[in-house]
Amino acid sequence: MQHSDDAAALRRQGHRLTPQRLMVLEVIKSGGRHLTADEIHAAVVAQHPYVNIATVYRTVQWLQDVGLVAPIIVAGAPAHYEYIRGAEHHHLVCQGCGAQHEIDDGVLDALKTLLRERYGFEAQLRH
Amino acid sequence: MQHSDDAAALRRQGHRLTPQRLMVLEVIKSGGRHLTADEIHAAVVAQHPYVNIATVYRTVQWLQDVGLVAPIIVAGAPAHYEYIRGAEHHHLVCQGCGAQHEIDDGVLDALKTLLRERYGFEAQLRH
DNA sequence: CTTCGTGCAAAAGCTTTGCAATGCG
DNA sequence: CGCATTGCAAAGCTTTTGCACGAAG
Repeated sequence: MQHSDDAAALRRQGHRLTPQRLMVLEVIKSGGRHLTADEIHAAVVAQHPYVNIATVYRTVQWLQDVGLVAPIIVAGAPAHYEYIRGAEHHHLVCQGCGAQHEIDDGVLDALKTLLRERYGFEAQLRH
Repeated sequence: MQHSDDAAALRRQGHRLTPQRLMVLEVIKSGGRHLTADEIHAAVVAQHPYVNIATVYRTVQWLQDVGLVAPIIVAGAPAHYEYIRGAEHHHLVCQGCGAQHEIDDGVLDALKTLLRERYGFEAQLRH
């Protein structure tokens, strides 16, 4: 079970594991899509009597710091968060309906190489 | 003078040209860098006694609608706006200091082609 | 036991909106 | 003159922060 793996790894690294942290992580992992802080909050509250929205924000920040979650920033929308399953990937976002489609990162390799050679930039393409 | 060209084209298209609109456009065009709504507001106020920040927001929205200006959205920062001089282009943003570097869009052509062939998406890469 | 995380409430920051007054075409 | 645009002020929405309490290791 991947959940416990993450938890075990975090504990080994000296992080404190609270029920709130575990629930937020669980919701992001099993959400099946990218959730906003508010959606994560709603999902967690549905199971657990109360978890504060501020805690959700602090927790997703922490999850980013430990490398388990990545934020997705698009114009005109609140931040969305996604669990990083090993490989990073990017999305195509339909400007009409907002639908998203994941793409294979191999597609971007050529671009990264070109940017490195031409501009000396090591591209950190994140979305 | 490109300024009057834009103005003439807009008038021809039936848009109303107010001093506020012209000043906002002028500031964005001559800014030499990408400005936030607040910076645009400050620059306009410096010349003209008073222009409201709400008007700046409404005007940059309008400039986007008429295709003269593009917004630049990056995580953790307010929106920046830039004048579109014919060709679109993209930027490399240093994650350390925030410095930006424009790149030739030809670099992205290969990517666009690949996305179109593989996923049937017509990429609208904007930043 | 000590330190870090949480809940609560308030504030901050950016952007949008309602409404009456103004001014462009 | 008629209608779009503006100024003003207030609200909206997401996100952050201070502080005292509570829980993890």
